Amino acid sequence: MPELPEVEHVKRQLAALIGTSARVSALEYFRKDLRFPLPKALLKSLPGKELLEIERRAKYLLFKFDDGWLLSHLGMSGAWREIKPGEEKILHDHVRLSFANGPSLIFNDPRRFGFIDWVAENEKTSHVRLEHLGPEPFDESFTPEYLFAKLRKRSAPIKSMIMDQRLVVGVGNIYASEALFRAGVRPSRAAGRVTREEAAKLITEIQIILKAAIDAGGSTIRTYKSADGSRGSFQSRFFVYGREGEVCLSCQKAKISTKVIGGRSTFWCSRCQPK
DNA sequence: CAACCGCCCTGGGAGC
DNA sequence: TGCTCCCAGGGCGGTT
Repeated sequence: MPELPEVEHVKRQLAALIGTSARVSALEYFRKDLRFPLPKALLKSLPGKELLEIERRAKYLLFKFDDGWLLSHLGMSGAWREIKPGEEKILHDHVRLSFANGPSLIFNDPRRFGFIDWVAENEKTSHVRLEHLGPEPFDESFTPEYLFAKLRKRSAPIKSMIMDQRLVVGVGNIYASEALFRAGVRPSRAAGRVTREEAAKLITEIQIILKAAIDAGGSTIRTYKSADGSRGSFQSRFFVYGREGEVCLSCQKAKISTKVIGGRSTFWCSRCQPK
């Protein structure tokens, strides 16, 4: 489900929902086996702490407290939503985070690929989930020189490379296909055969599409919903994702192709995206 | 190290 | 209407 735009959208909605100076009144687990075990100590240590801010790093939500961060990954099907007093829990509600002077939030995740962890104050860059992450796509360090150097001499498909969170974070399966389409590079091309100019174009297109998707509230393919239960709309603006067999919206000639690359469905136009 | 593959889990949709 | 099969936006861990 969620790539960077969806996580960023959820972050903004949660921040607006909770406001400032909210103090945790309770953290409850309804099951302890999400993808990774939930830190049991949090049940006692989190209540009483004041939420200072909600941040996003890569596809992680980070609830900032004065001595660390509650880290939340949505996996493929995870969602945070507000639960009103007296409202019944529903299937796959796994965690509840309540604020004394604010709302109660529920983490729901049918597939349980999501997880929650604690990042201590001094672990922001060394925590096991964060230490290998590459630059944010909007960071000034994500330059054509950086990308081109990383791609050089690599035989893996360019699509697999830009989805590798060590290279750049936040680009998942959907936006990888879309960004490569806009950049005019076929997803199957060996990374080392991407030119310097194409690398520069790819950065631009990754940034453009992620920004546009954030503004549209993300993309909803199947189940993704943001914190207020609404669905994203960016899926209506895909050029290639899920359009197998349809005439290309750009050249109006070739039909959109698909195949599995790196275990993920991949879409491209054979005319607009040279090998 | 790089590349690849299987796997975690559940639900929705397609096809019969 | 109901069954079975296939697929899904992420990331880890093992193997070659």
